[in-house]
Amino acid sequence: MIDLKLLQKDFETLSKKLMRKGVDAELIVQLKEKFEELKAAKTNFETLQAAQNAMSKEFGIYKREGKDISELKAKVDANKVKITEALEVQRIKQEELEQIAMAVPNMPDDDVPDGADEDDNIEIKKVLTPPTFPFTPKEHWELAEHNGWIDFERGVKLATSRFSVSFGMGARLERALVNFMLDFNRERGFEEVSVPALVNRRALEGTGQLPKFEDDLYKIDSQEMFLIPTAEVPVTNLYQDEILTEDALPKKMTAYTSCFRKEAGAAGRDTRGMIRQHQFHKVELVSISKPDESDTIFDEMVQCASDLLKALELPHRLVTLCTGDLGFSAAKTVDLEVWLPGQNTYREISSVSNTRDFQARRAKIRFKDGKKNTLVHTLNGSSLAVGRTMVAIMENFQNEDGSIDIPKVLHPYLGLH
RNA sequence: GGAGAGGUGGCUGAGUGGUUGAAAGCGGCGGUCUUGAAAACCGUUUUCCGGGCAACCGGAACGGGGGUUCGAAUCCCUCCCUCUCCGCCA
Repeated sequence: MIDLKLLQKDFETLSKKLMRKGVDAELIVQLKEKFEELKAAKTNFETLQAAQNAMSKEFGIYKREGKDISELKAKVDANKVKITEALEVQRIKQEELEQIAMAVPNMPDDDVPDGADEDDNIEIKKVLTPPTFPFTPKEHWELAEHNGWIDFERGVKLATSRFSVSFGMGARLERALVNFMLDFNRERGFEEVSVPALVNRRALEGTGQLPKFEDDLYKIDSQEMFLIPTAEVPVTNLYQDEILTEDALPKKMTAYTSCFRKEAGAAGRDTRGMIRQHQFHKVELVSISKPDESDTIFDEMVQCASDLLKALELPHRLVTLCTGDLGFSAAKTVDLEVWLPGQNTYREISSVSNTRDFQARRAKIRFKDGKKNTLVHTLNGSSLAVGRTMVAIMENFQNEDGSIDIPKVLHPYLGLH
């Protein structure tokens, strides 16, 4: 959630920043008004309540001393009617404010480029040169089926479209990748954690998926539980409602989970192959830091994901997302796009975001900053999406006969020499 | 799934419907003492919101929500969670 106090302190700056992210100017004004209405309602209620508390204390004294209480009781009763009304007004204002505030996205950092969509993203740099082939490189689904690594039809049989099954070397490579990535991240100082794949509503509100994006999530109706769309949700929320000590920061964690997405708005896009699946595996990085450290840690996380791709010998590029492509919770995002020879293009394989205190405010994650409590900064990034890494390996390491070489760093994980 | 017990501050653990935001102990922090440390002693130690430059003032919070009452940690309802026993089970 954005800092509502900024509405009063510096409305101009705040609204300018939010409008860069496409938030309606009118909505921001409305938010400010609601916030002020709530404060007024609160003051009103608290004044009445203070009077009530004072009178109640008197009441106790009267009773002890055996005085006549009928007059006092009449006063107190009258005040109580007002309190009930004031409380109701406050409750409604609170609800209205929350409804708006929880649906307002984070403010982009000042250095995030303006833009409408992914076409306006700005390339930072390319890493490794895309390979050239003396033949026309195939797309991954063809290679996957040719080698018997992935079975798309049987995935559909078991579940529905956009589910797949890995067999043999395909399945083994997947597992090898997960292990390799976790080991790699651990060596970079990220502690491995293993977390639930189902979370409650509160957790998803904390990281920003709810209330706005419920349609994108798989929900277990009987229990009000949701399948996680990314490990970012359970890992970031590990410290929900906590006040961490300063020396416990930064927390740098890595987790492997399955991720589940309805891909509600993606009909017709990437329908073939395993670029866009309802269930996919991902190794995630999550950091919780003091505000002044988050930029450094952000760079570390981007570097970690890029180095991982480099170790896998996968050509890629780093891209700064423009305001229009930035996610709901992110103040800044760098995407890593891997080269896919079959598609002759770069495709997203990792996304690293700094949400600053946006998620921390929602999830109430703070640290003891000397005497006072300060919101932490939270960051997350994929490192990497396993399915898309498989795709990249298949397409970049393919031979003319359709066979696929295995990146050297994975050999130990597969018992190859 | 069945039966029972219970949820109070960083932890352990008291709590009679009325100055109880909450005894006591532990821990933490500050101090006295000490060459230093320990021990002992003294003091201090929850969080959120609103107002104020500040000292401070007001409100809220004893698992969540609701109710009874002038007044609820304390009584009632409901939901959630934890523990013990039984059953089932990777």
